[in-house]
Amino acid sequence: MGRAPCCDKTKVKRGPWSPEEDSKLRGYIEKYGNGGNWISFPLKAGLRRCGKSCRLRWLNYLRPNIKHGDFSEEEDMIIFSLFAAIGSRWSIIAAHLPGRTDNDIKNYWNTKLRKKLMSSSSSSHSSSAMTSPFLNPNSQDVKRPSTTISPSSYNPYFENPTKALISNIDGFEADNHQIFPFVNPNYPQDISLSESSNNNISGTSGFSLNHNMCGHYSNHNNFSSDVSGNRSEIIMKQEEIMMLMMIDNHIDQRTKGYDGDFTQGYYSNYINGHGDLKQMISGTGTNSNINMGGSGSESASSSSSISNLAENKSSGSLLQHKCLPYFYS
DNA sequence: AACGGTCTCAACCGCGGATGG
DNA sequence: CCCATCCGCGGTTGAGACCGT
Repeated sequence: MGRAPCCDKTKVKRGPWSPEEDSKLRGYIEKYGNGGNWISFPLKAGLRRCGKSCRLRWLNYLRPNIKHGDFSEEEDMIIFSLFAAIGSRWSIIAAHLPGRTDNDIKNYWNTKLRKKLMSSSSSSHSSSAMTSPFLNPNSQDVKRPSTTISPSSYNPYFENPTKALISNIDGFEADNHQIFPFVNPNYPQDISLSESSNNNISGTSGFSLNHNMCGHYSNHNNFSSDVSGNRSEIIMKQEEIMMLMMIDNHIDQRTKGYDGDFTQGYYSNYINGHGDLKQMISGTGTNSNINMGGSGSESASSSSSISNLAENKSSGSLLQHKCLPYFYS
């Protein structure tokens, strides 16, 4: 048995709102508010509409200070970086873009930004069609943690908006100091703004990777060896990093517990010349160095496909800490 | 001008979580 | 605790706009 409908669909009007209905809705709310109850609102306001429809119309269209029209490049960048950090939590993203609604941002992402990112990422690889797991319709079962995250607790953008620019994606200009807020919001304690040079991997152009805040990364042999010397081989394009962060975030959702080894494995493969994101996603090719979590004797090499990794929810070694490295240039 | 394909975005749907009795 | 109700969210839909032929 399904859930009871919120109203009798046969007795309410549906579809686009007329100017008269808008005026009624706006007028009533400006005078009385919604009375704390949207379900009974239509009756009081004299509207033949479902309460949920009234709420949606108000929040997404009629509410004061709603911004309509094109998104600015700065807004694009904010959306990019927040999506990379927290995924499709549109309401949280919207909270950081004054005047924009979650619905607006969701539509904008689905129709414009996603394509922008895809074209940017695929152009950086020899493979023509880049596939990302977070675009997979089968990923609808992903459930988000319900915790409310204070934006300033995980995203340095809010301390200095100019730091959050994402460069080199479809012509975005790089600032001298950019901070990529690609961090796992569930683990703000892993974040540090330290610029300690000991554990930085410096690219000769573009960015450096600070993983100092994440012991898991710095303890890994492959990774450490690069930290101590062979730096030139780990340079990755920023859009590739961004894609990785998104994948990392996606797997984290799927497994509800994942310690960041996928990204690390990808780095290892990248260093070894096997780093092809498309292969990592499909599980083909030579990239076999994916550790399913844990450390020492608990480690077990496994299939490298993202889907396998994502579905491996039974691994006892999943999850000590989840963390994403911090990127800045 | 007519047509068909694609894109956009307002609106809908159903679910999970919060809340209160 | 349990249950009913409501809210808010994210995914999806479909009408109309737009565009290319």
